[in-house]
Amino acid sequence: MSTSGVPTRRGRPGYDQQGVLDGAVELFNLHGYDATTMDMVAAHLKLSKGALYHHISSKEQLLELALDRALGALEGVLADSRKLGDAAARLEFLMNGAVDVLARELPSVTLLLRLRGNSAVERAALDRRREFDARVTELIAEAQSDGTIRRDIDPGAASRMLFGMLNSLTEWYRPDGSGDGPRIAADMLTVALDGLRAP
Amino acid sequence: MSTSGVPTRRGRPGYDQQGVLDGAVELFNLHGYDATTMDMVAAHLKLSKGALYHHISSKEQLLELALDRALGALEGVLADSRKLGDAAARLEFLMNGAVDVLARELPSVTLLLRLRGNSAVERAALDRRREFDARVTELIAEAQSDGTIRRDIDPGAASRMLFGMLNSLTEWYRPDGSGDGPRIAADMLTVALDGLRAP
DNA sequence: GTCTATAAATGGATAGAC
DNA sequence: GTCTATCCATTTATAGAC
Repeated sequence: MSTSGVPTRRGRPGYDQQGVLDGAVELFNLHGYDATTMDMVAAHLKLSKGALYHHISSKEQLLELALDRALGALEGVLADSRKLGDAAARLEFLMNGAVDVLARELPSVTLLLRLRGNSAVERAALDRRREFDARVTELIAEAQSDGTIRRDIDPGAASRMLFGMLNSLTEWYRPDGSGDGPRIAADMLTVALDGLRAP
Repeated sequence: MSTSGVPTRRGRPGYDQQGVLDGAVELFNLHGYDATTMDMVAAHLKLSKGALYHHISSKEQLLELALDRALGALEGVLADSRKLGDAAARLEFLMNGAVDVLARELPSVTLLLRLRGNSAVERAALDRRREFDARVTELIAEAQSDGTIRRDIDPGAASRMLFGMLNSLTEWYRPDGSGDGPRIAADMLTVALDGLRAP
């Protein structure tokens, strides 16, 4: 099954739902969800509005599908991190995994990070995100007990600063095929752990 | 002249423009600019829409006024930083000043950081913001030459990571009168410069 | 699976009375 | 300075033909 937006069923023209979703999310991130109209989405896909609504049931369904994708990926990394031993290893795995998800699922995560809670769908996604944040804070507190993370910063504040930096990726990182993703991920972890000051 | 939203002209009821602006920006940040209707703004101020338009000429003017306030404050800190001597001192002043502006002008800066460039007003503000970012990157490059800031990170990336962390304040810091602002500012500079790792 | 046409509701903004 | 009433463009979504 294709997730690239290019239809795969042999001989059949037109979009599948994933292709419609990818095009819509691209526009949502370009102009913001609220400022993007279904006319714009249809034009972007070179479809009429009637044809667009053949693939999806509502504008909000597009948002819901994208948010579930982003949250599923982040929660997956969190679940995988639980398999590791000490807090330091779990935190490092989580930081790496989060940057990886941000880069790989940039469109859907970008959408997630801009939510304001204007509908039931948005509020449900924000709840799931808060749950994720709470788990990260717990992990940081544990790593502080271990002596891995500095103890002079409140774990909640540390978690927000860490993900404030990581999440800013959605505002400036644009994959360009140059393969610089791993380098930027490594740089972010360096700065998050050791700071900007010259050693 | 009051900037608190509470009218000051003796005996005269009703709002001045600043009061209307403050109420509107509060709603813009709560729901997003595009998702906020002028009906909502009027209801929030306990005014009719007709009365609301007596104080301002358009929804976009409210946005423009708020963005100018945010950008003016940030550009002011940048201008003041130029009075200092070496790059290290100027960068430290700028980091402190930026956190201070973020906290003091939280509503208008929050609005600025969420822009998507959907209109001429938004694009002009984004241009001013890019100019600010370019100056920060220059300053970081200079501090790298001085040996103050680590040289193994690209100055543009370092600038984005730094302000990614600082700007995240708009997503979680809520002044509560407890006077914890200076503490949080100091913590952010500690983490930005020396990292989260236990010393 | 796509199209045109249109329904139904909402949005920004204005008119004119008080 | 505020109100009610209204205009007109836009928006989400559906109907029904091909």
